Amino acid sequence: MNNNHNKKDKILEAAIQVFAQHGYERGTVSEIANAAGIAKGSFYHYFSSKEEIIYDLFDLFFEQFIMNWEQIIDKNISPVRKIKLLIDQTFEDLIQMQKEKDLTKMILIFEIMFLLFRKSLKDKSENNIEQLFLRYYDILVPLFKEGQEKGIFRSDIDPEYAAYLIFGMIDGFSLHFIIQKDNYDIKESKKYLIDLILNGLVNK
Amino acid sequence: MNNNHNKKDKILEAAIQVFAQHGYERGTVSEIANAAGIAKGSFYHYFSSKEEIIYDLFDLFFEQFIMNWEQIIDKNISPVRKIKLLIDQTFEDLIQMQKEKDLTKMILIFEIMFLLFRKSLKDKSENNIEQLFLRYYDILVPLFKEGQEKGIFRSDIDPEYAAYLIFGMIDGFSLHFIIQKDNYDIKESKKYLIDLILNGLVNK
Amino acid sequence: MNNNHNKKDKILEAAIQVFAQHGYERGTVSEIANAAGIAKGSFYHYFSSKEEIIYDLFDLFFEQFIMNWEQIIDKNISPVRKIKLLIDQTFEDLIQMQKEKDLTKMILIFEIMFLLFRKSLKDKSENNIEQLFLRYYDILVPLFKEGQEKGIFRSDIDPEYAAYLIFGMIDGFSLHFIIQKDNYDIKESKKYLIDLILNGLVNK
Amino acid sequence: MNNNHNKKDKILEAAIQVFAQHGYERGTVSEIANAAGIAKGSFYHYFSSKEEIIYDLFDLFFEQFIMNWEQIIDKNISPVRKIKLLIDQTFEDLIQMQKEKDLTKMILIFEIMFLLFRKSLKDKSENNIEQLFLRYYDILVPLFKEGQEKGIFRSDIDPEYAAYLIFGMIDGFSLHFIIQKDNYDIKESKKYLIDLILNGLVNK
DNA sequence: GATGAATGAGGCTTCATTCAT
DNA sequence: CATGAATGAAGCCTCATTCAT
Repeated sequence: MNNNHNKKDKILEAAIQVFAQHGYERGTVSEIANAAGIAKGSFYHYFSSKEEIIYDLFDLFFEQFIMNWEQIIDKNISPVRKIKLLIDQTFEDLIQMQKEKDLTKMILIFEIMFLLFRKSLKDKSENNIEQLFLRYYDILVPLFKEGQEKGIFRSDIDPEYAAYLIFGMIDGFSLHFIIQKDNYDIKESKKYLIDLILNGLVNK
Repeated sequence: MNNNHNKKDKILEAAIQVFAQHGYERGTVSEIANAAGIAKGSFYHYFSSKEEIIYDLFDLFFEQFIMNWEQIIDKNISPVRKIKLLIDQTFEDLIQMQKEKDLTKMILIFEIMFLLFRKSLKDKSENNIEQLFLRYYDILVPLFKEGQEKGIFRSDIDPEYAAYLIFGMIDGFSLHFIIQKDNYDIKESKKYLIDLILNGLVNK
Repeated sequence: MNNNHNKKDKILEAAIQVFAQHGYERGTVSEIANAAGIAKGSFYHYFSSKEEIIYDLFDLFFEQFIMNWEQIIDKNISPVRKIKLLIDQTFEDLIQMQKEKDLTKMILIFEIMFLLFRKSLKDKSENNIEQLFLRYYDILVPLFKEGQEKGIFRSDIDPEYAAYLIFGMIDGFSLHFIIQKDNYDIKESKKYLIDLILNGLVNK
Repeated sequence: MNNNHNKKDKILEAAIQVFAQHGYERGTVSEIANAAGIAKGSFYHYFSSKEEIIYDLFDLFFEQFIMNWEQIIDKNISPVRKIKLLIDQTFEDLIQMQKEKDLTKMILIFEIMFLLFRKSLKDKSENNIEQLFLRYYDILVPLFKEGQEKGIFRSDIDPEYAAYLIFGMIDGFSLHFIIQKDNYDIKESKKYLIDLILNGLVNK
């Protein structure tokens, strides 16, 4: 049973390698099985189809990310400090992925996101992305409200929109960070991102 | 030749429809030819391969976007006003795409971006995405410098990083806007994005 | 051993269900094992291969049918009465199968027949079908001869051919009966079949 | 276009050979393509799937058979003579198939019949077999009625049942004839079948 | 005996691309 | 230029069978 779990993880690991390198469509079950050290047919003992694997990958990736955020939010620190930590954590995750492998893995994460999103549009099936985002908003909305109540954050911004924008800007910028990772310094990028989100461009 | 050009455009148009619906890998040359009203074989009179088409699509999409930004930058208005207009324009483009077709087309744009990016990593070939981003920075760096010189923008931010971050946040947020487009109001989203980028979250 | 036997019967029972529904080729060992409540691997403790099972099924089906006929033939009644009873019995068997399950089981019987017949042609191996038919003829030839000797049946028909034809018409008609079972009444069908075989179409 | 038709026929011809030898499930598209002298992929220019081919085969086989019957029925001859000719024709068809190839082809015909029948049961889709049988009844019912009106055939048999039984016995016996073809003489078989259907077993 | 994970051959199908007409 | 039949490599998946536990 434990072994069983290990094997499934091994396949997922292999799938990440393969999909990261070639993309989901171009990555083949054969190659995954090969990378996982199993026979092609054995793949189907653990996943009912090639497609199914992306759902597991989705969970694998994002569950970790969001858990990291959720842990931060429970801490007893100021809202501003929390935002700093959330962004810190985001960069930590990015850097972590960089170490393990190359950029392609990060791209895979976005590819999976689009894959699932397109699928949900087509089948009008459950939209995993939207569900995921909601969990992020559930973190950010209370955080922003708390900041407003304490007079730290501006009160002229709707908390729902604030959460939507903050998460959008952080997550969205991550994408550019990945693409540009060799051209800009990580620490500087992070420092400026925090600063901009908190204080904006304009001179006061 | 004019006819020739028209036909090529027709194929590109068809390719957008097809790829938007099924994604690049799943969209077939047959289907594109069909949608373009030509024979499958004729496709290869205009494009040497299926892959080639994505380069044309890349240009088709982004050339328009960046041209719109470049026009704004030449105007004789204040830097803050320019940033507002740039964001305005971005949302205008998003809305425009929404009208023409559905979200899938926007996703296609991101898909193409990743496709080319992964390709450049693999082949160590020319990175079209990086090239594109540079053009955006060429717009934003002078803009920010101008604002700093006039004392409008904060002087404690490196202009290169400012450009990188501003573009990252705007473009990155667009992605979230697309995914969430039914849940948030366009005008509000735009207003808050401008406000946040200029003034940040913190109460002054 | 008794237990052993029970398990084997259970598997055969399960195989009938599975093959009846999907046909022999499409029915899988997995599904059979599942339906029999055993593990896939256990199947091979009782049958050396998937193919072997059809020999057992063949016996299972036809042994019953022919035994029923053989019992009739030993009775001390007139040849005409015997023919009536044979046809009665045939319909009884058909009805019985109908009750147990649906038509698909009857089709399975024919499928097995063809499977074995084709196999015997290919391998020039023992032709189980021919062997089976011979047993039927062994019943019918003496029966018809007896009728001829008693002056009941026409003497201008070769007994070998008579047996061949009678069995062919009864068994062959069964097939049409199965296919048409919803469109014609069982009792009427049986009554007319007996009548036609005995008296023919022509007005005397 | 003519060429097109030839090619499709060639594939059908090849499919018959292959399916006759191995059965439908065991016969592969590869082998068919091979036998037809085309590439595997080309098969799918003419048939959208392996399954589709059996519908064409069904038509190919039975259309010929029933047309032969329909031609007989239009002749201006006595009902008894017509029945003789119908049975003659049936044997002619059987013999014809025997000549072209071996028995396996005839078995294929029955296999297709069962395939389609099982399919219709499963999907509750159109029952091609039932449709086909109706066409046979449309021939036999009027024929039998005509015989009754002329006082040739017995009037105590319902024409619907007569048609059902006559066709069932003729067609059903064919199956036994195929299986037994080496053990019994064709002419004798045919002669006795006609005689039995017309006059029955009983001595008058 | 019982299990079910593992295997790998092989099947059906797709599709980018070519080429003769 | 236009066509679409032809190709064949390659992909996903199935499944009978084996074997270590």
